[in-house]
Amino acid sequence: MIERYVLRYFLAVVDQGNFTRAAAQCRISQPTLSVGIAKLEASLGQTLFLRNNRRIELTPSGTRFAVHARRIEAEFAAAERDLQDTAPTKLVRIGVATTLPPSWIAAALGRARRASTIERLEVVEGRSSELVALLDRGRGST
Amino acid sequence: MIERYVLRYFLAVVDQGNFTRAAAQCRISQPTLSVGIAKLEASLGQTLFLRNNRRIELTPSGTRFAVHARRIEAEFAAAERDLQDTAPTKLVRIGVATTLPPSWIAAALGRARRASTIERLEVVEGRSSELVALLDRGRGST
DNA sequence: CTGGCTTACGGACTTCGTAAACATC
DNA sequence: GATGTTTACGAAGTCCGTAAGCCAG
Repeated sequence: MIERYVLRYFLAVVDQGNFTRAAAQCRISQPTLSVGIAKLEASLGQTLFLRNNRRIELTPSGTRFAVHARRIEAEFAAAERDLQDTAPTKLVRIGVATTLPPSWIAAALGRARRASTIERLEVVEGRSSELVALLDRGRGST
Repeated sequence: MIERYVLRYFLAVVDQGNFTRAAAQCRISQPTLSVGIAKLEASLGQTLFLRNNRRIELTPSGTRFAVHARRIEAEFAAAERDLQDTAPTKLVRIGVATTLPPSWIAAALGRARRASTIERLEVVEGRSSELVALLDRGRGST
């Protein structure tokens, strides 16, 4: 199965025109990149580069594959950008003492949800001592 | 960096509606899938699923991410299909004796290239004895 | 001899599975 | 108690770098 990292190796070679500079771009050693490309070619059953000359050349298959590879990389980038734009999920875990009237809790939660940007809310019921114990065990909010 | 395999885990959960069936679809154990999703959420800084109820639900972020994920998976599939359609690369490595006139060789190669579907051709020059030695060392064509 | 790709081999990281804990119904 | 997710930890796989080999100009 083709994984994303070899795809980045492949595109680096296309961009740089040789394996050595491509490896530098990817911040890996040149032999590592070499075996990565070999893996990719093996799993596709296709030679992607002609290494005959000083300059690396794309085969016809390689040229077609490059189109897909660019689209995939672009979509990965778009996905990360898209979710980066929104603030990270705010997880709030609230301990509520069972001694409090449930109606109070419901009302307070309703107000809080409308007023803030909390996406995920967990409510833990229990007596004060139990809630403190939970916090100590690292199940508190961050 | 998000790798493809977690993306497959993610889409399996979206499709199946729970982690257990998703793991079965991916042919992995359920805990393995669980940590995979956790990794994905951590690297995105976003919660993708609401696990509150019996049924898994997508968060708003998760829904948007699913769009990208589907596109990426589709493009991977397209790439593999695209290159699968053409026959695997035929690599032919030919040993040519230096005693033959170069014009013969050029003419023969030209005819061969037009007549066949060879994509990659390597020519090795040398005397007969040297060529046999190369073949013995496993550098012959398959 | 230089520049560049490939092969060989260990080390390190991480994916994976089993087992157990935790949670909800 | 049944169903389903998370955590813990050891085993297996694989990505990676160093070193050496191979090839062309």
